[in-house]
Amino acid sequence: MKEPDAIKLFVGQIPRHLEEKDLKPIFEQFGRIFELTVIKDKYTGLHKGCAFLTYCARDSALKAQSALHEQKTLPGMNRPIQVKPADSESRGEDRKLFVGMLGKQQTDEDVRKMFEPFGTIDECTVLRGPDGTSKGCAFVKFQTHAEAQAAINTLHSSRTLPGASSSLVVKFADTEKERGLRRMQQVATQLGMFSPIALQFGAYSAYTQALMQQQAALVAAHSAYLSPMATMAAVQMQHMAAINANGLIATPITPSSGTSTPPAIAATPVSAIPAALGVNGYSPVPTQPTGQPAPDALYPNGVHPYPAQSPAAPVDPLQQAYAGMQHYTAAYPAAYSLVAPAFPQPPALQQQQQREGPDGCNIFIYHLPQEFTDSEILQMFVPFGHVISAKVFVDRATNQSKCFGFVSFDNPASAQAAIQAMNGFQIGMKRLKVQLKRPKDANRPY
DNA sequence: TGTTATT
Repeated sequence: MKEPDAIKLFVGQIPRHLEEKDLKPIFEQFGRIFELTVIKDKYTGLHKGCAFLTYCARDSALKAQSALHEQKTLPGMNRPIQVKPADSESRGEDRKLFVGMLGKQQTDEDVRKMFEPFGTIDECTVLRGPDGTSKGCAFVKFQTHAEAQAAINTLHSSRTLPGASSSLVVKFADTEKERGLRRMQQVATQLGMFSPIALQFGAYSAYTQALMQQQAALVAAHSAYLSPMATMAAVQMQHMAAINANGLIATPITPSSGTSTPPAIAATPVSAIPAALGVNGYSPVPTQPTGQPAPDALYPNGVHPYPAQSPAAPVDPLQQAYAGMQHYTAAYPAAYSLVAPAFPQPPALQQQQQREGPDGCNIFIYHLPQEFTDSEILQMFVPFGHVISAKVFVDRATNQSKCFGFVSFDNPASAQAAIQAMNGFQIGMKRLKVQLKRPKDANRPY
């Protein structure tokens, strides 16, 4: 009946006594009319002096627009008739592009040059933060949808700009509706929940907010009782026990002697352990970063007799790791049964934006097992203090961990404790490198 | 060594 690319027109400056039947003859000369509706007040039903008009053919609309818009004045009106695409039709959304993965230094002009070959540009703006720094993305509005589409076809993914982490993104900009959804999803993410609940309530209301907060609280409370130490216990256990073929930690620790003997470990399903630790290649025998066997090699089960806290200068990192963990293993032996009681730290956020803490509170962790995710490093470091943020870097293309990450605490002492305890901590063939995060402007120390 | 951003 009507062409898929038909245009809905807004017609303005119509005398209020003219109804559809009166208007039809005026517009029919440009083509067959699909729909013509005089706009009336929603409540009073009063004629508002304008109408929506859709022709069956797109071409008819274009003809009517060029012949009538601002060209004639209907009897009794003192301004010329308006005939143009309705706001609802386009408002520019279907010809406006979102451009991502720009370099931070690209200006409006740079972007404009890149898009000019595809058509006439109505506007072109690089998005900038309050301080004027580029957000690495821009909006480009063409005069037509076709021009915009052509730019997408040619430019999207076509190149990687200097300073960008991935190839150029060129797509139609979000509509207003999509922006609303996006906002809601962001709120939901911050509250650590999945989006469907938020989406069920189309409107963003106080009620929705309250509900989401309540849900978030439930999730947090639940997680506090849900074996938060499984991963950490597993990390420790790989220092202490071999994993046998049937998938159970079958080797109980026999206290050799001394003060730093961990509690015995009950048989524990390997499924509770991160995949990294359930495979071969994770030696329970620590080695020095130099590659020399550590003194611990004398104690193949990983338990060594000397005191956990030694004032002597060169201390085996593993021993320090033990020392760092001792405080909670002692307090929470039940961690080994993977049914830990409520955790002493404030409940960690389930999800968060990557966030830096204050100076001296952010640590960088390298040589993470490939399989470690945010939640594994969170659990690894939560014994040392309140973790604001725990983030493993993931390659966006492959979704693979880059084997490094960040943990932010809310105070420098926790960060120092974590570094002391975990730097050099051996997992499998690798030892963690744990340092304060390098400030942005610092030169590479190595 | 905090990554993809939506006027």
